[in-house]
Amino acid sequence: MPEPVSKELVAASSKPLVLAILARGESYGYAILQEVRELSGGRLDWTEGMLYPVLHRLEAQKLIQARWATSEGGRRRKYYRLSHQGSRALESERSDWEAVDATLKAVWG
Amino acid sequence: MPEPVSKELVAASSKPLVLAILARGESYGYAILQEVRELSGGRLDWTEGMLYPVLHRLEAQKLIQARWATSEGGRRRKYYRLSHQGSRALESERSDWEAVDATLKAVWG
DNA sequence: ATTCTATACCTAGCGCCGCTATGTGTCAAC
DNA sequence: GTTGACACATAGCGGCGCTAGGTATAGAAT
Repeated sequence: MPEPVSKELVAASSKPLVLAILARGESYGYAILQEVRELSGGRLDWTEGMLYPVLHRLEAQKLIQARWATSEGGRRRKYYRLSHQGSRALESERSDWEAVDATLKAVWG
Repeated sequence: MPEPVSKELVAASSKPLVLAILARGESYGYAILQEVRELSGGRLDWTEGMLYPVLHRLEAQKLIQARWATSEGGRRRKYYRLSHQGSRALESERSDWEAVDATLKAVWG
């Protein structure tokens, strides 16, 4: 069942999904990949090559902030958390998504 | 209120929306632009420079078929209709959209 | 007559962004 | 000591919306 979702949909959902996940609390790249896979029931299976640039971009836009930390296991991880701007951006993204979703559902009947 | 929706969302929704509109019956470019604007309550305001390439692409993918006709007013219009493949593609797009929508709503709580 | 508006189609060039492929390094298990 | 999971990163490619422009007709307004 893991039929991949179209590239455009991945592009459209990556920003709101990452922001929404970080709104639930700090996380890091590798964990976000797993969270997305679990939350979607395997329907969304992002690649690392797609996610890391997204995180860097969101950081450059000041929507998220990063800090390096080392886990008990001794692994280096880059933890991200939502900024104030990020919270506002999340609401905006959500509003946009719902507008498009409502339109699609209106046509689907 | 016509705050524009992000470029990525436009990209993600253009294919399913056009297919869904044509599933309701034949239409043409200029009319589709208006239908999208009305169906979205003005939230979606596509440009011609975005829609026509979409139509050409969908036609190249054999998801829609075109025919030229002249209206009573004497205007040349290119009418598009959904192909069998287009119907299938629409269902696939819809399934994808709903998978992402469900994921987003799961995170939004 | 002429100008304006709405209608109706089209495309070139730009920039953004996911994807593929690849690279680096650590830790735990076998 | 090799494999697999973990964890981060980037270069090059292709796809696609956007901007900005172009062409053309019909009807209304001036």
